[in-house]
Amino acid sequence: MKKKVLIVDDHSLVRLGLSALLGYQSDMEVAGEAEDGEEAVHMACKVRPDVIVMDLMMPGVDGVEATRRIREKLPDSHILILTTFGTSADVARAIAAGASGAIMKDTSNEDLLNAIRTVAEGGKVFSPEIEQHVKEYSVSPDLTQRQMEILHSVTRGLSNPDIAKQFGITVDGVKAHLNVIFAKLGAANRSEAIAIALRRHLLKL
Amino acid sequence: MKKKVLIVDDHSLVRLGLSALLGYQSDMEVAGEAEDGEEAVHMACKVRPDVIVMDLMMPGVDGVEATRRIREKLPDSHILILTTFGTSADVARAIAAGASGAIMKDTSNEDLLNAIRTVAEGGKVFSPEIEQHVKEYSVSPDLTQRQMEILHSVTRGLSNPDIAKQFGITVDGVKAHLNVIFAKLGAANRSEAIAIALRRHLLKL
DNA sequence: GCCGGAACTACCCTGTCGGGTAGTACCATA
DNA sequence: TATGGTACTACCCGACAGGGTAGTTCCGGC
Repeated sequence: MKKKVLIVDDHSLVRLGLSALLGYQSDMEVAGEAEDGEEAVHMACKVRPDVIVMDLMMPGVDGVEATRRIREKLPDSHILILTTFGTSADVARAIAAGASGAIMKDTSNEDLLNAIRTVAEGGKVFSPEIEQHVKEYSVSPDLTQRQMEILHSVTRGLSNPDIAKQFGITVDGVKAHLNVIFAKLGAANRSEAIAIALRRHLLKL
Repeated sequence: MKKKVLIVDDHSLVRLGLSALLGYQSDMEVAGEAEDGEEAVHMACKVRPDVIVMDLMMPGVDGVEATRRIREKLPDSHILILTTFGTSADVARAIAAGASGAIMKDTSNEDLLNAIRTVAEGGKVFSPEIEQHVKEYSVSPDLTQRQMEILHSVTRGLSNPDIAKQFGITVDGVKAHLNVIFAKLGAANRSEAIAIALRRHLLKL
């Protein structure tokens, strides 16, 4: 019996490529396609695929949220994340949300097929760079909501007095938060904090 | 006579998707595929395609440089840029390098085919968001090489004394550069300069 | 030969940043 | 009830950032 694969990607070209690739295989078939997270959840419940190949960056409900929702409704589902950026915090979040594997979009077709097969059988697959990044991420930041708000303002280029006004606290309050943020990020100053935050994709540009 | 299309993308899935899509068309055919800029230049010279569909983000020689080289060797070639990010400075640079059009990867297959046809016949095509961005970009930055070097160090979180040591100049020299950079970017301080530089994709993370 | 831009150097001055220390209030967990 | 984390406030201090002004060198264009 052929493995049923659900394809989730907002790029029609990638969906087409995956369909074509899977069409040549005797052991699997495309059970459906979705172009965003919401559609992905509906399709997953409807067709009950053996594997869901999921893109991360999508408009509306993204891959992380879709992974969370699908795993909630179908705890036995196997989700393989397909991403452009191995260093995105979203990859680690998708894995935390229950994805069984994550590989880069520039992986060869052969490796991609092997990854799908492995995940379909309940295994786990990760690209080397993703594995490396997830390790780093798992021992990293974990900022509180308030700290994220402050960090966000810092990345917008605001000064401490600006931020103090924005949140209705004193400059010393802002500085107290920043000291914690710098320590958690391992940054020496606000510029480095911005650099680290953006490189680790802790917040969006 | 069918239009010859050269596909340049480092993602095998996208190449496969494009091949499949073009395979259904009676008025065009895939003349070749390349997975990086260098291969693209060779292939372009060899097969003399009517259109080159080019990705921007590729390892090694990227789409901008490939576009420049191909236009240099084959001034009559038509290049259509296919990009994930419409806001990348690379898009504007590729157009400046001689690309005839630029569309987003999440464009529908139909629009993509129409874009290829238009470009093949010597026309120009731009996604609305790309057109918008290119306008903004064209009235923007234009930093000198030295200013880019300084800006790069700033985005790494270095202080002025650090940067001065790095380039073997005085702190006042660094500050003089920064004043020009801030003015060109419209930034009030280094944090905002980092934010603007990264949001406009003036340099890589 | 003059002019403008780029790449600096130097000095002054004010505001901001970041570190250190210390203390308060609140909340959850043990 | 104690302990620890989070969210602040307050004050001091030295370093750094950023603005203004001014001057030098070099280079390419008119």
